[in-house]
Amino acid sequence: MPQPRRSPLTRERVLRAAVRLADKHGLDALSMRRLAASLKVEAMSLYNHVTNKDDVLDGMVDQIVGEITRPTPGGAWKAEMRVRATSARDVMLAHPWAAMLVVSRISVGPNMLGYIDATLGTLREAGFTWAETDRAWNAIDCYIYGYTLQLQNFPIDPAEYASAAAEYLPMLPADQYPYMHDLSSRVANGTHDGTHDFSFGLELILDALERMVASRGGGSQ
Amino acid sequence: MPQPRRSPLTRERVLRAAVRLADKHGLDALSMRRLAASLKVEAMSLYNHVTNKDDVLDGMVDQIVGEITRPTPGGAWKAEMRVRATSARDVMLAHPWAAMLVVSRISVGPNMLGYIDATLGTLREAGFTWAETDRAWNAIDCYIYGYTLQLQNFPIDPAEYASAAAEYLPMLPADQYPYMHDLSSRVANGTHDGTHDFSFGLELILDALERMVASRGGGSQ
DNA sequence: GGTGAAAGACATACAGTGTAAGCAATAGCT
DNA sequence: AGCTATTGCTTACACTGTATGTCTTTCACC
Repeated sequence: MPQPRRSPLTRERVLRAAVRLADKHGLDALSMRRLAASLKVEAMSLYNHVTNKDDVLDGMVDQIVGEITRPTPGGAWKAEMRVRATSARDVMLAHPWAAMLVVSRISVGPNMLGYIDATLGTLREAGFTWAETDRAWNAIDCYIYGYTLQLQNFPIDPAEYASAAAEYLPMLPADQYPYMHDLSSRVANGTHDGTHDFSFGLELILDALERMVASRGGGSQ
Repeated sequence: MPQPRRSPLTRERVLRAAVRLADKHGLDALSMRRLAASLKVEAMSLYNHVTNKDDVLDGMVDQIVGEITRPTPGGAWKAEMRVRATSARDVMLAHPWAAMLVVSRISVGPNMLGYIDATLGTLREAGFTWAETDRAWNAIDCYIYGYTLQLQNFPIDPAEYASAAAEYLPMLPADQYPYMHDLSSRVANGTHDGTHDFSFGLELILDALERMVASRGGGSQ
């Protein structure tokens, strides 16, 4: 009598379930017991496939890093960087728990390593020295993670910036916080939309980097 | 008989103790019970002075934000921004738990509001439009937080980069991760120090912003 | 087909978490 | 002096990650 065997528990299945659970109910809701329950299993059974909860978190990070489109070394570096940065942001916005995990632990999964290698390679092949490549990579990543975290943790939906600004305006007296008061007024009355678009800072950095290689390329050497 | 009255519990004292405890033993060690114990009091007594643990965390953030030196509107904006960015980084490195908290919650304490107001004002008075001011502020902050978080969570001390790179090199085969392999080799043999200095990315952004105002200042208007 | 071994799922238990509810003692004010 | 509000303490609950030990199922080999 072939009872309906449910597919066996594997590390892959556990990690996918963890990502799904965190996507749906938030990282706080991801406990070993709940994760096990979502797989119709007891909590301790998970420990046959992952070493502990940190291992789960690491695996989750590497899994979603796999969703980021990698740049291709040798290509047009600026466009490549734009694509990979935007993709990284999109992926982390799609998995709101991800950015926090990425910055709060170091991940050395295969996806992460490949992602970093492609990024370094793209910059290096574009003519940056190794020191510049290392720092440029870091600067761009800092911006990506910083931007994503700030956007995600801002509790107001962009569609409600105007009404929220109007609501909070009384808490920002003009004599005490003149500039915030001014800015909030403009957001409230629609003069300024208050959005922080990703490309502003990204292009700032990319343009500055471009000038860096260009100045050397046009120089004596 | 005047028994040695210990100073009364106040919100201020609780928050200061929380900061001290987190500084010394890490944010994970900050439980309500331990926090209470450090004040020679029981856990539930704290709830007469703070509403819950989140309130404690918010208070801690605002307290250390008070340590950041604010820029002064009307001053030389680039230098002012450099000082405030560097100061913010220093403060957050001195309180390793702070960056994570700052980005994972929105804080509306008086110190935070004043800090933001000063930053916005400095940019605005420098000739940036409100839209530019808002986005420039955001871009710089993204970099500050991103940089601090990445630096803090990197598990290797800069003094040990070379030896660590040598150790991990076998895990980065040249055929699979050519660029990481190359970079790690250079760090291992001392050709490249592997440090990500804060000013690199910061000056990238500040220079780009400067070009933004300069181009308008030198234009028709 | 029978047998030994390994793997995986489970049950129990422990120390720790945030905090709700109720009680006791103190302090300040009239 | 007596009332009231504040503050601290005790107990309790639901929940966390995971160490430990046991039981069942599966698989390789003769």
